[in-house]
Amino acid sequence: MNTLIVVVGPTGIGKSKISIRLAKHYHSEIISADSRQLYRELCIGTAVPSQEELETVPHHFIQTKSIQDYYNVSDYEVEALTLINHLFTFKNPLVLTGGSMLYVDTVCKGIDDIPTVDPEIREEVVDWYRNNGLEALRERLRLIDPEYYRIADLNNPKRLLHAVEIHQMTGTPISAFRKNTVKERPFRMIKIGINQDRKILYDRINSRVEQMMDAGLLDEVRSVYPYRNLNSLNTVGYKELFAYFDGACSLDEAVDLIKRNSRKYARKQLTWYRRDADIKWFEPDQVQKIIEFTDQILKADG
RNA sequence: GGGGAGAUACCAAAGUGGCCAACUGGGGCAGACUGUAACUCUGCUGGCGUACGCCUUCGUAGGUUCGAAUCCUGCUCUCCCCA
Repeated sequence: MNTLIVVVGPTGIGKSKISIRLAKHYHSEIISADSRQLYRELCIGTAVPSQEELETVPHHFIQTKSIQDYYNVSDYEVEALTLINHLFTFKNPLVLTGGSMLYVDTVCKGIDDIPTVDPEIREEVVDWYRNNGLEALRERLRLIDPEYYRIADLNNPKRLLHAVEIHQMTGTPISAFRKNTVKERPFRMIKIGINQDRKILYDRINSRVEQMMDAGLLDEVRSVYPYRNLNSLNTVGYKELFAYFDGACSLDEAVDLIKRNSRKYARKQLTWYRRDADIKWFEPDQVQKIIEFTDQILKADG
């Protein structure tokens, strides 16, 4: 039976190392589910695996796009599934790992088919929102899509904007596209969660930020500073240093902020994964146990 | 040594007699999440309790008052200016 081993956990916990161990053990390959390691211009700040690590095991979806490319979860779903199904023709199991919760989930459960919004439409709607405000945006949504209005997070402009954009572009309310069903996948999944004591995790995150700085993060961020408004650069590790380049804060303050925002991100990831009952949790140093666990399941089908 | 300012919850910072368990921001904790998701948004944050509520807080010890974080006095500490 084709099996996808899914490794999740908070940033800085050591998913990459464990995934590489697993992939080596099974002579397999790694599919990355990371919305920022996707960009070739970003490396240090997104903690892309080292050149050496990348050479040990084939990796996919690492630094294959440009920060200037438009890319979204749905694109990823299509590309990742195509690749996974292809790889399964000669390798099994495969390892999926990454910190982007929605990316992982989209491989595991799928995402509804909703059209991609044209940039012009997006700009038009965003402008309208800037001029009219949140209250007006809500009202506009209520009129065009009362069904979505009922369940929407009315304080969240981004979500409301998207719903309005979809209607503006297609003439169809977003609720008509939302099926919210879990797609069947032609392979089995084993979900492995990595976590450890919060205090230790925070220490690891903090020191990893220091290491990134030592590795030249400042120069990396400087090199993409001209593109700072791109969404792909609305990213922890970059936005804080942009603020430093702007003169809005000191370098020390920016680095502290990176640490703090990384910790917040880790917490958010844990919140997301906590509700997934299919995940079997381990500590970062339990690679042996993880392998025993996956071996046991894989051998069960003989 | 003289003069001035101040001590508020984890931090910063409002409050200057009752509407104060105490604004707000940060941090922390918890949660939501269907299209650029490392995004965006929400709740809680003195203790106990599901809750009406009860108990203990605003440097410290007293005092005034029906009532004090807020007024008065002593003490401790911090900061600034002049010597």
